[in-house]
Amino acid sequence: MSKNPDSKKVSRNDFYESVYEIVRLIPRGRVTNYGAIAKVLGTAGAARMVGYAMNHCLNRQDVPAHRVVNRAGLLTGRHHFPEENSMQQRLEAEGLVVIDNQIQHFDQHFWDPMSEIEL
DNA sequence: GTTTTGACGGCGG
DNA sequence: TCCGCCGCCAAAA
Repeated sequence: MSKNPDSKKVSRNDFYESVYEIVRLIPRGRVTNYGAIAKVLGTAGAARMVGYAMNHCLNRQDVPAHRVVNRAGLLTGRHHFPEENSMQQRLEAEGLVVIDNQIQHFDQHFWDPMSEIEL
């Protein structure tokens, strides 16, 4: 055990990849929040960081960022999409109901990454 | 190397 | 019950 900087915490480089991977695992018609992802990564409380990583993943179509919202089910990140309505439209296209940037029955469509992270 | 921001979350008044 | 403040972690300026 010379260094062993952080076995529990994910490396900064893996942090982004982990976020992308988790978001990528989100099934169609499901949504999750930042806190849940951050918690799975081992950095609970770094929910802001998750959103930060997402901002870089907008270029990646492999990462359905539109399925990630805040814990209130509000499309907080819609303003960062190419089209402000694109996020809501995509969610609706997946069978979700979004009214006024608010996902209806959010808890019902909520998807817990922790259920798929370890496998 | 230090400071500020940032797609949030939880707790207090 | 509703509104507001502080805290956490990392990256960019």
